[in-house]
Amino acid sequence: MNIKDIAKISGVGISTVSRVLNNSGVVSDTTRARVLSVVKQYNYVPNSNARNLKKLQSNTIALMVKGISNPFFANMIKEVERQVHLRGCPLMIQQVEDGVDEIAAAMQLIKEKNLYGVIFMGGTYDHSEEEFRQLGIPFVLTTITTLKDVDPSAFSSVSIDDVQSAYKATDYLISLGHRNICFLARFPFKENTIGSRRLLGYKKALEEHGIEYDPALVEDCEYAPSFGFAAAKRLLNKNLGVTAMFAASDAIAIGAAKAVLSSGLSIPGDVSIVGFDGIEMAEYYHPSLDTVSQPGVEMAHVSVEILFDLIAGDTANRHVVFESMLVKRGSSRKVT
Amino acid sequence: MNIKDIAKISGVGISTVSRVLNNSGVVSDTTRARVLSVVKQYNYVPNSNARNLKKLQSNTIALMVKGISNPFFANMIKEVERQVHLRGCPLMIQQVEDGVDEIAAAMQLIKEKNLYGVIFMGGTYDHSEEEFRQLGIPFVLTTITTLKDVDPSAFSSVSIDDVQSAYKATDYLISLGHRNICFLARFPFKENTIGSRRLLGYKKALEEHGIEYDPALVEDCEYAPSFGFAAAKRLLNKNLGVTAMFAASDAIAIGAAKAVLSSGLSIPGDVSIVGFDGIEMAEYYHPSLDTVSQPGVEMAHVSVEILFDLIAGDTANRHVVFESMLVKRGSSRKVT
DNA sequence: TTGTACGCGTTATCAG
DNA sequence: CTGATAACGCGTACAA
Repeated sequence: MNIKDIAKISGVGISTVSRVLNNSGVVSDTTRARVLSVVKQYNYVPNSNARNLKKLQSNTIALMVKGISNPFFANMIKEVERQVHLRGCPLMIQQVEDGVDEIAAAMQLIKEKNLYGVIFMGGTYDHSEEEFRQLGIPFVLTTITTLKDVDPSAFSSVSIDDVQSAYKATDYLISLGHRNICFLARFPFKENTIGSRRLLGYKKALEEHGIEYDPALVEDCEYAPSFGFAAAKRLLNKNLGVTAMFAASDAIAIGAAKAVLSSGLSIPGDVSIVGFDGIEMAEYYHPSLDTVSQPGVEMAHVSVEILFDLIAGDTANRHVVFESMLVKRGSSRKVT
Repeated sequence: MNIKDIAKISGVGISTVSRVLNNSGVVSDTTRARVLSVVKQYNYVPNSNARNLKKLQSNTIALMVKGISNPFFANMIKEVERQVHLRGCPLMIQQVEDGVDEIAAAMQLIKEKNLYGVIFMGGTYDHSEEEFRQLGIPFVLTTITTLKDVDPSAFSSVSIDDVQSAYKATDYLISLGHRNICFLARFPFKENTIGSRRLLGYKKALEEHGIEYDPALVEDCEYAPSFGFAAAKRLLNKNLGVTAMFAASDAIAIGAAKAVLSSGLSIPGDVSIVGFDGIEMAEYYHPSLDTVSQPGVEMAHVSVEILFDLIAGDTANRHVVFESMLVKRGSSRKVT
């Protein structure tokens, strides 16, 4: 079934069918109705390959997700999809393996599919301005704040202030009297990662309160409970007198909490814990875990808005920084 | 940049470039090298729209996920992607909203993009044989066992035995002396859902042990902690003397556990809990939650295998039923 | 071994 | 208001 068949059956020309389907040009109401009924009857769907080939431009939006199993992204992905569909565009979700260059992957996809726009969710900070320029189509970075050596006018972003947010959590723990606070994150010592930016905030808080920074208190740890568990175990075994843990994700925090609890220690009695992200599972943990919560759904929503503004020809790149929120649920308490 | 440009620059004909790119036909080594170097140099990527249009068939596989935020699916999605890419095909992940007909959505996609094959992950059981036949391309149902009124030879599936698995969990709780066991699931009373199949197993176990089935012990509940929490709260407030809870997903179990613990009751002291799926978060919950674990990654792997067998012309549909495993971590204990 | 020419299903331009 | 027709970029007979 192609447009030619529909045209023949409807007794009209090909272009008329095309006009009806795309609401372009003018078609008499009777012809339109006739064509539409045939389309309905034969369940005809235009071939998007042919369409995109001709238009040299598809209306497909791609979402490049670095770590699709990250629970924090789950609701964000849903919202992106909702918003993109609301604007009548198909969405392509593309999982990007850890270690794979998301820009290169996007580049490939753009050329292959003539994409309309791209949203990057998660990922790292180390790409050159040139790489972004080569993308050649509108894009938005979600979750990423600043890029080293890249002119802010060259890209749009939606994020929270990672440094400030980590500062907030650490400062809170310090205000409760904690001194030996450990920090768990992915690649904390590697430049241009979310982990390193949060480490910056952690350090800043320590410094402001005159607490010496001790690298032994920082553990590298993937964003999953099992890794948080292992990292926290390692830390506890060092006997550094840790009384508080700050994890760069709730998933890590949950693993760390398990390590603490299964060691016979109590939360927050012996160890206070603060996570990051604000996923549901942390709230329903027992005890409920404190966290620095990011407004994920709104961030997703605004990302799509910006993307479509850019597509509509809005040349000004925008940077929206959301406020994170320290949510206290009782997994931290004053040192006695 | 198109194939013509590459041909001109390389000083060869279009078809030679095509032959090099597709490894079809025979090309002299020197010409091949020259063309490839030009391709590399200009970073040329063939336009997949034109390619698929011409071939009347793309090599794209679609994964229709019903509820992409379901944590149990996270690793499965990753594995599907890995396996599909391993076979040199691009994967399109398509989130299907709750309430949206996944077959209709797939149908649309198939016509639009000339898909190669489809994997359905999650979703319900109520589609007619005719609908499946209309898809017209190879597909595999993952997570779904049987379909009402559909000839098994009309589709392939990869799943566990939901009835048997639920039976196993309930039987375990009964063997520990529990009599008032409640059951939490999505749409337990609606036919053709996973929830209803697991309810069947639950009932079967009760019956075999001569325990009367009480509908008041069954709560409808979405697959997320917040709903599990609310459902468990409702149940506890009924004062039915519940000593054990069986949840149709770990996410529900986590919410239910929180409800129990925050009511001042203990697990497993006062209430035993068994979940379903085997997600990481349940293992790192405190206490670690017992569960009926599904081998998600293997299921994903086999799904892709079957799909490609079908694509390769293997006409026989297959049904692989994996064994679920009752994982005891200490959240259940003998009634005293 | 290589190049030429046609057609895949659409949209857009133009003449009617 | 409508219908022919020329591209879009690629794969593939078929001719050289």
